[in-house]
Amino acid sequence: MRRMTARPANTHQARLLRLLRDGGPNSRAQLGDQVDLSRSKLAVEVDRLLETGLVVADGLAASRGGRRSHNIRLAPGLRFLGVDIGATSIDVAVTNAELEVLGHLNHPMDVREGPVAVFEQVLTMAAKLRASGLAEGFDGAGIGVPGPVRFPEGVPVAPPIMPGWDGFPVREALSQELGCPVMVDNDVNLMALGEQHAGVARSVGDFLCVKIGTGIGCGIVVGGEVYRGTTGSAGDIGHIQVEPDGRACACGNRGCLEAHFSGAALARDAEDAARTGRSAELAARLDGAGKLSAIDVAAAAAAGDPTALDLIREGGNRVGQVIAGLVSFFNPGLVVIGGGVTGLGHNLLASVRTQVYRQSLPLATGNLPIVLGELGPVAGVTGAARLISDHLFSPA
Amino acid sequence: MRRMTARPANTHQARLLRLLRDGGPNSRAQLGDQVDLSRSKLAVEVDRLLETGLVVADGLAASRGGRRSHNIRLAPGLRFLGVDIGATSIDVAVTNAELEVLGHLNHPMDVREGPVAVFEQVLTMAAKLRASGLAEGFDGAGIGVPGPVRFPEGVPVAPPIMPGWDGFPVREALSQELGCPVMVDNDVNLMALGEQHAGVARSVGDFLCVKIGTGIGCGIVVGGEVYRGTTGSAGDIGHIQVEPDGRACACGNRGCLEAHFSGAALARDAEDAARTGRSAELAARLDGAGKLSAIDVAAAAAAGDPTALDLIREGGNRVGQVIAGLVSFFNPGLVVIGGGVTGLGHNLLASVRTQVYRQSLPLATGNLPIVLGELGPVAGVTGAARLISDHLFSPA
DNA sequence: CCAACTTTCTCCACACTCAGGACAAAGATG
DNA sequence: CATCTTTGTCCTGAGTGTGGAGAAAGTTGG
Repeated sequence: MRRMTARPANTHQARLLRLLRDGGPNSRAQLGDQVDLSRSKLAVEVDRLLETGLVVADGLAASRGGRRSHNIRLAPGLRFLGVDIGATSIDVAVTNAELEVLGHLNHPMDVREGPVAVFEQVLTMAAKLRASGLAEGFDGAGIGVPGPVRFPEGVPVAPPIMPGWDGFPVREALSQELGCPVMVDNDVNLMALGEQHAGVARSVGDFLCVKIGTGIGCGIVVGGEVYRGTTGSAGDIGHIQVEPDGRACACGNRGCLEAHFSGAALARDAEDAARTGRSAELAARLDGAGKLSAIDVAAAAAAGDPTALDLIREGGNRVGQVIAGLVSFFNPGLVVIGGGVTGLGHNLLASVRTQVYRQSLPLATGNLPIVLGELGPVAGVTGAARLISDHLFSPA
Repeated sequence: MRRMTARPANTHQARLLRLLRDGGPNSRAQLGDQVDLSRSKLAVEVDRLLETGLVVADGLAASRGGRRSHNIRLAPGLRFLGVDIGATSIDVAVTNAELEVLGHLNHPMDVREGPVAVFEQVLTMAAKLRASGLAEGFDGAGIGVPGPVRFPEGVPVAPPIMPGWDGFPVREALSQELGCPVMVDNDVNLMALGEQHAGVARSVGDFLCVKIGTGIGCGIVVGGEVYRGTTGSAGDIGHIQVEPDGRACACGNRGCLEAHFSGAALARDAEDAARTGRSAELAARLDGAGKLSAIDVAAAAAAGDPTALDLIREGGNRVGQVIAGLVSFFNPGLVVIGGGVTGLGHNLLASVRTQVYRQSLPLATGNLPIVLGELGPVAGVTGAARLISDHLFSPA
């Protein structure tokens, strides 16, 4: 199949493509109602899009009391690849033009193995998805990496947890391998985009998306757009100091949020509690290598283990304290909490909420929902697909 | 004189008005180079603006090697009123259309005297400026109040330090009295706008403007636009907790930044040091009522008083700690520090910088200037004029 | 089965926008 | 004084977009 070559020629066309992406197939008449254009002008633009092959007319819709309308939809063969590289695993998914996930693979892998090894794995997974018949090729790909990115160039910069990636031309390299346009972003920003597109943050203009996985980061959305900061490191809240002379952090400082609570810190604390005999529940869950994960802590808490509950509560207080500050500063309309620790669920959420509602000003918290993300591992890959589709569905 | 009645009819006209405002008088040819429009189209739009009276052609400019150009400038009679209501004083200024301050008055007054009394004073000051011949009337006014504002309506909401103002229709009332359009915003946002227009933040897209006066607030500028948050309380950093069980704050919580450092807290600490005999320098500066101000502390520090220096240093550390967190989160291109405490100058700046550069990530601080505002009390009124002119210089 | 009404879509005439070139005006230069 | 440069105006032609007329295709009720 010939891949997507054309791009919208003007903002009207871009607008139409996004409407079709977000609202599904539609008739010319209904599109006309949404884009404040005359029927005639709209017909012209739709015809031009039909000529480019970006959209197709397939069949007639049911009548709504008059002549039946032609269904206009995005080309059904369009495929986007969404890649989410986490600290300890890789997610890859294929979507159609409406960004619905058609297939999704996950593979545990440490980013610290470096860009070359990770890329090989990503390409293998992409090939597997293609082989399964879900795609004959990709029209675009979005990829998230767990660290700051110089966005225009698509290159990671000074990533603390991913040595070896600094300056690696992710966009360039992946584009070469896949033969399609690629956009690169921070994994946290993509999670925010995903939740905005298909999750809890639909129709919210300004919100924060806190991702607690191996580390902690925060996606910032302002007026519906991801805010990336001057050097692309906005949202890097893992190294905010929460304890003047606290624990040593990998970044070289002491008392960073991430050192006190995160997937990694929680696992370490739980292992410690298990070995020192403070929790039989946790001890029973130690694996062969003497390791625990956030999931084990969640299970122990569900079984009523007070030590596990304490760990979660204390962690929630730490994050909540930081989020309370951010809420005062940013005054968001919504706070989403996601990442690996969502398994800790409402125990975590409860302590976060307590801190925020107690510490931040009533005006900022009065109507502020604090909720868990609803897309789980799909958020990142959906956000990645959204990133590239936003890029391709804008005037060239 | 007839006041400004017309508004730009389209974005081109709005663009031209702003160019003339920010770049001063200009020829048609030079304007054409700046707004990607053909000479003919530009001539048409300029002619239409001339017809409305918003701009005038006055005289010929010097030749640049060919035919001399006609100078196009904003109507010289346009006048904006900028009002900055602080916690303890009121600033009022008149500007021309280029936002140059033509006259500026200051009057000490406590906002807690309520909106009616404050308004009376503002109107008196405006009348005095008018009587001095600087303006025959006002084409628009901007006003800043020390608390959150529901921006579209121009109404203060739940202002902690200004009881009695909650819900008072500031925009409506002032517009009625002055007979011209009015826009209302938080005083901190206006300071940010002022520094962006004519101060240290020119040509910076994303920056923070921390105002330390009686309280502490922070103006947030994203992509050149002030970010106000979902309910208009964005930037309210005075009540971020900096000490788990710290001092009691007026807001009802404990350990708020504002309770530990701000103009008010610093004065209290200084008075305490003076009375308990810890600082002779400060004791010597006590006024009849046993009061001190930030200026006294600055003077004592300049005289080498170690207690005063300690107070400044400790305060700077507190604010620096919070700013460090905000820098990690927001990744600004510039941090401006202003407000009443700028008199503390480089002693304060030094401790803020130390905290930020030590605690925030290198990627965020690498190229980050932290500077004092350069406009002083003019920042707020300039920002106020800018606010209303931005409003009036946009398509109706 | 037919008349009346709806909804969808196409076609066409007209207005408006805007670019670019020709040209006039006004000055500099040698 | 001839030539060049810069500025500003006028005009034509291409393209953009609106709104109305009307054809196409359906529903509804008698």
